[in-house]
Amino acid sequence: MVTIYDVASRAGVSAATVSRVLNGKKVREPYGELVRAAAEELGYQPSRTARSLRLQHADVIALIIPDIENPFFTSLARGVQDRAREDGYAVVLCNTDDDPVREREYFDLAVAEHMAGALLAPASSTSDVSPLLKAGRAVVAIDRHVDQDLDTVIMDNHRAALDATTVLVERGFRRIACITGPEDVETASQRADGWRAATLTAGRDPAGLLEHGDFRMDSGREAMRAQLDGADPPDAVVVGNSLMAVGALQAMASRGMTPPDFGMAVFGDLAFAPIVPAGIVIIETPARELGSAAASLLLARIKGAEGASRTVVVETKIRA
Amino acid sequence: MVTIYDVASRAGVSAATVSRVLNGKKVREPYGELVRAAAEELGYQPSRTARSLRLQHADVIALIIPDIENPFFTSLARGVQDRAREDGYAVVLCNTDDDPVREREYFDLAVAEHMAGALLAPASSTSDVSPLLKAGRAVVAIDRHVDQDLDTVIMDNHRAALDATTVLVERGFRRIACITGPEDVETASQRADGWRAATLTAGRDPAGLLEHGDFRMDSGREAMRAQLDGADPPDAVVVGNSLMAVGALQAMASRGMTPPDFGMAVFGDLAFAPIVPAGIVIIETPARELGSAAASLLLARIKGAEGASRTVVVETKIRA
DNA sequence: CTGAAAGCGCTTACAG
DNA sequence: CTGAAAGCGCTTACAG
Repeated sequence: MVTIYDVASRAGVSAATVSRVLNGKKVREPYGELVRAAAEELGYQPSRTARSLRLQHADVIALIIPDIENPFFTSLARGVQDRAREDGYAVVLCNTDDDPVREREYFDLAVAEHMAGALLAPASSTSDVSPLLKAGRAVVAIDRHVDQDLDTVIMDNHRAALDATTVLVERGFRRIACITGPEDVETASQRADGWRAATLTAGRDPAGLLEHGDFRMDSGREAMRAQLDGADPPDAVVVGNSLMAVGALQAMASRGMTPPDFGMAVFGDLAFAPIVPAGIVIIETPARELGSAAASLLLARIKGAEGASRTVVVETKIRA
Repeated sequence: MVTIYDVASRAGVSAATVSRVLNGKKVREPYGELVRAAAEELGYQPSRTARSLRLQHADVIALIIPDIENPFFTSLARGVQDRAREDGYAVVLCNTDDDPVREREYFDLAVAEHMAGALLAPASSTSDVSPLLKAGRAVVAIDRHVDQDLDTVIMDNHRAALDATTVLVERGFRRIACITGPEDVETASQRADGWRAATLTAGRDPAGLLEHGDFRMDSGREAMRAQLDGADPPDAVVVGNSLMAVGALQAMASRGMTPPDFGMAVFGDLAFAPIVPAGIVIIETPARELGSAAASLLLARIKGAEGASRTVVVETKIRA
């Protein structure tokens, strides 16, 4: 491995001068030129490890997410990575499978690796990030709040669900059901609340039209089936994410129903669907923006931004 | 930050002894107990940065892929991560967007961070991994070969395409087209070759039935359109990945065709499709297995495995 | 077996 | 402005 001393002796200067040149501090010519030439010729790569140890701070951030195979989180990761790269930070992807134990292991890893900070899409609102906070690392919550005072980046789930439901009302649907996520998940209940508000505003009764799934495909199918087989079935549905929407469409299809005759609004797109029935209202979940906004907040904190925790709300768009 | 010296003084021993205990070397009791208790009480997390600098070796591997938003690569990443975690290695995800410049930057990063090795799904067969090799880092190629002597993990694209095509022949389809990836991509041409071999074995003429796309949705649609609008259109098609298959299905649908009447075989599943027409032959691409096999090879090399480069071929399965 | 000490490759306060 | 030296937190060859 070529070290800073190799460059120094080749350029005929001290290691301190090499360090200064390579970190953009002013030096007298021709030292700058000599150092740059020597570094180039030797193919010098400064050791980020040594640098991190010295500075007690690595240009690395952790992105801790529940499920790397969920397209929402991969887009989010994409947004984080692009933003981090701009500032020269590397991103370590940590997959928790919604397991609090694994989440905790990654907190410890982030500390042990001297990572500058962590972005957390929490497995649960009770996730305890104090190991990170105690070690002085910046933390930003994404998509959901945690029970601690943290910078947070979310979308306006209530508003989006309300608007999408209103579009269905305006299209003349009479009984609009809602399939959302687990009761104890913030984003799920916000979406249900938005749907309920729009329903009440339209003078309809939401009773019996709300289903809780688990954001996976099968639960969407089950929930839709339950609604369709009920005594007074709906003529439209608002679905809390795209995987459950896929399941719901399957349940509809097995009963010969399909949009646009049956109304539908969905959080997230159906990008990988070969055949998307027309007339589905898409609530675009801005996963990439969520990621890049969170990364921006985190990087600002890392660079020393002070002040109370902020919550950034990223815009959703309705494509109808 | 609590250091090894804090633990040492609390336990009344030297830092060397703490290090030995925590690294599983034998020490006389009650030192072991004292050290473990002190570490526990202080919530000691050894600095992986200091350790890496000292050992010239970090328990971190880079996973360098062209596109994190492609489900094939996310499944692969999942496989890598699970396998790496077993051995206590962290995975840094590096997204190249098929850009050789970014790929090269990540090679340098891997060296600068003292990473133990890299897993590379190469942007091109001309990717030059010598910066890694020169620095003594282990490298394994995934999905495609590179023009260097490297451990490689691939699937048997030729065999899989041949078998899938044969299933279509047995189902009575007469003119079976093939939509594969770019001509200069190894996996794409292997798939085309398998299709061609099966076609010839069945006594059919493959002329005019091969299309090259770019593994994205639009190119699948275009290619299918071109075939369907030709003078002598096919009655079946083998498609080189799932995104192009989605496009192909769209083109078929716009002409009122759909499986199972129109024959179809696809590399990769259609997991996110709400409505998958019946009778599609699925060639299961074992992305997770590819990832875990590659990680295993890499970890073995990191631990010092010697010998000539190996190529591991992961099994594909046909679901018909 | 245990401890004192050196050294991994950087950065920066300090002296000149 | 530049250089010598200390120190970040570990591990391990060496001496005892």
